[in-house]
Amino acid sequence: MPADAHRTKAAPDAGRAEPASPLTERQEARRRRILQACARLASRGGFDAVQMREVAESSQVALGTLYRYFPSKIHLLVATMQDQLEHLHATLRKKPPAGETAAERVAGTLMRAFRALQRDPLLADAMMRALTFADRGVSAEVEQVFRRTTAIILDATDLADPTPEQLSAVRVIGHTWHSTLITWLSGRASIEQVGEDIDTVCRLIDLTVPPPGRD
Amino acid sequence: MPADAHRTKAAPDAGRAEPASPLTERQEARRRRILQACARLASRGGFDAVQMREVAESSQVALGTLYRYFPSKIHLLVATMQDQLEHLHATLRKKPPAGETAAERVAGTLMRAFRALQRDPLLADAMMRALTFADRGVSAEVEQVFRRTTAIILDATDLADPTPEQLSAVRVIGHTWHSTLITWLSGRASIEQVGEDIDTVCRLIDLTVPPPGRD
DNA sequence: CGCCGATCTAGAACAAGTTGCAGAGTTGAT
DNA sequence: ATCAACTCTGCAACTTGTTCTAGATCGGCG
Repeated sequence: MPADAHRTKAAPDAGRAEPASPLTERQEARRRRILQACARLASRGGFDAVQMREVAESSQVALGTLYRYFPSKIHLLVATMQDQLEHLHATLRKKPPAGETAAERVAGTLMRAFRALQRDPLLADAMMRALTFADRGVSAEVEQVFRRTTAIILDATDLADPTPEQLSAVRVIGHTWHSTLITWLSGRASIEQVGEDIDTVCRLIDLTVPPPGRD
Repeated sequence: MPADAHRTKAAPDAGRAEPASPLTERQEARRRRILQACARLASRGGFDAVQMREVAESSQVALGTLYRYFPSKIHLLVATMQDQLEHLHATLRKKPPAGETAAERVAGTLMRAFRALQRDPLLADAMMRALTFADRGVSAEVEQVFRRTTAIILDATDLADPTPEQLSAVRVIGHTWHSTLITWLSGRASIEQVGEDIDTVCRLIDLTVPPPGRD
């Protein structure tokens, strides 16, 4: 029932996305076509180019069906982001970043993600704008994206059992990551400044993780 | 010429707002009425309740005139934010925050601002959403808001001549401030979490400002 | 097979941001 | 006072996100 596909509400397995309700093969295919069309359109013209009628036509689905799968343009773009983030996370898991300190690894990870986004700035723009524009009605989906981001950062720290302070630091890094990215996408900050700010905020992690065996 | 009132482009005095082009008294009054109506509507129903037709009617101005003063809803809301920020900044200048370290003072300042926003969450929501949703066409205006935010934080640090690292830390604090605020406004973080993250990020400032007389 | 409920399609309809336009009002210079 | 230029008004039109409706399809079940 795609009507519920986006309501990953009471599902206890909020990490994975699929097995909430059994989509048929055709439905799964539709969903993929839609996400793909969305990404393609965003890639071209950014947020404004993702027009629901276009997405529908482009993925060979009726407008009403599109809305059944994704109840708003924001939902659609947030889902697209979730999708992309999963790819990124999988890639990063295979090649974890090197670095002595946690700060270096986190900064390295984020800079790698940043370079990936630079290759498709308009898509990045569309997704980030949707993410920050989302209101309470999209909270659940946005929350998933944030959780994924947090997980990516936490993976890079290589911490087994983070303290509350460390979690707060990770959240702050996530905030900075999103906000600085927006600033860059809006043309108000240079690539260098983004790198600088990421480095700066990543020091927070080392504040809370004094390397036990440092000379 | 209100047609240019928002193009604070080549104006070298980007700090102050008024003297870009001489508005007549009636025009100044119109502008104020519009901003006031915008704030009032936002206060009630948030972003969605700020409808351009409503704003126009409510401020006794034709729709076309509204658009002449503020070329889009986003411009209007960002200008409203600028307006509110100026008030806040003036208030803070009169009663600067106490605190031994720069981190304490900055955190105190931001928490005070946060409490002010809590009194009008829907207005805050409308302004913040506009701010992060703004695209390149609003860059100049958004930039001013960021400058003002930065200035407020810098004031709290009490630094006379900040280094580049300190500026980066201030930017990161600003990023965290905006992003955590959005997260709270969307109902995805508690008030406590906001406070915690602000405290966390403010430590960055002390990292770059080692108090000269520490034991 | 024939039926039922859910899903999908095509398309109209509605809402709000934005634009365009003709005419009335204001302003400033002569 | 008069004229020209600019501004403001009222209103209609256009765009795009969203909703609604009537009918076509599909999938499972007796």
